Amino acid sequence: MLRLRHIAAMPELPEVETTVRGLSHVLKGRRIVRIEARRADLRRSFPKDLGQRLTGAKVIGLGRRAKYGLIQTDREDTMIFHLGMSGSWRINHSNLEKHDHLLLETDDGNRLALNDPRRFGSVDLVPTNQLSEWPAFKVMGPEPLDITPEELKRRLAGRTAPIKLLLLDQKIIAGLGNIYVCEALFRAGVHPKRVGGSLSLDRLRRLVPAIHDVLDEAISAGGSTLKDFAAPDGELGYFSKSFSVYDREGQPCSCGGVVKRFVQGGRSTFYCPRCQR
DNA sequence: AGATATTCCTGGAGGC
DNA sequence: TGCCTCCAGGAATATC
Repeated sequence: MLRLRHIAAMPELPEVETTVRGLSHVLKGRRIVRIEARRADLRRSFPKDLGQRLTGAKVIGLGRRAKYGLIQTDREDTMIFHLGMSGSWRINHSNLEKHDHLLLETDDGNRLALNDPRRFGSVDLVPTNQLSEWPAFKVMGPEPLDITPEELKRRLAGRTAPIKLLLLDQKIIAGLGNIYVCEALFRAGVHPKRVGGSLSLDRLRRLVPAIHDVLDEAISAGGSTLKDFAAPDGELGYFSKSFSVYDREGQPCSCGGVVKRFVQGGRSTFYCPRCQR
């Protein structure tokens, strides 16, 4: 069955990285003069005292851990945001939109809105010196851009689940989502159903660079959209990127074969049966 | 402990 | 055209 769908780029690691770089231009070194939560929660409640803990604080640095963005202040706290599957930061919006849930204003007059129609995102405040103890971070595996084939081999050892699902497990490797797992497996020629613990070091020496490459290329594509970061109604983190297999069911692979789709762990896997073994 | 299923949420697409 | 159902996704939680 051929399915034609509108492709909306999901905020995965490259989109979060692009967002953080864009936010850095308007937030770093600036003081937050106003913050307004326009509802009480996204996936979970906003911190109750968000306003009093952030109003007047100066942003001293921005960062990323896996798919979480980090906004570090000169006070005790770092704000941690997750974009879920539909979140974005809008800059200097001319009008408030229905799903602008959190508003920030800086001392130099830039206005930011966290927009998230499906509300799968989150916002938390955590003391900076306790970030590594924050529950999600505490159990997280290494960054995909840092991991070595040897370390991935250790982390997959003994695991019988398919490699596709293990690469989505943030405890093993933290920051990959469905799109880039499909793309990396394709690029490395690895079949998504392969038992994770059975992958040889040689195969992981192809897979890890493939992971690095698909992420680096997407980050570069995103970076090229950041030229005018403070333009009115700028929306950070979304850019067009073409994929080799993701969302291409029934379409030709570059090898001449046809891209297939099946469901693993309740979500779509796209792959080329000729290229991936 | 590991594997698997379910839940959250909205908007867009397709069926009738 | 309009109503209905399905589907996309990450992470927390539940169940075996």
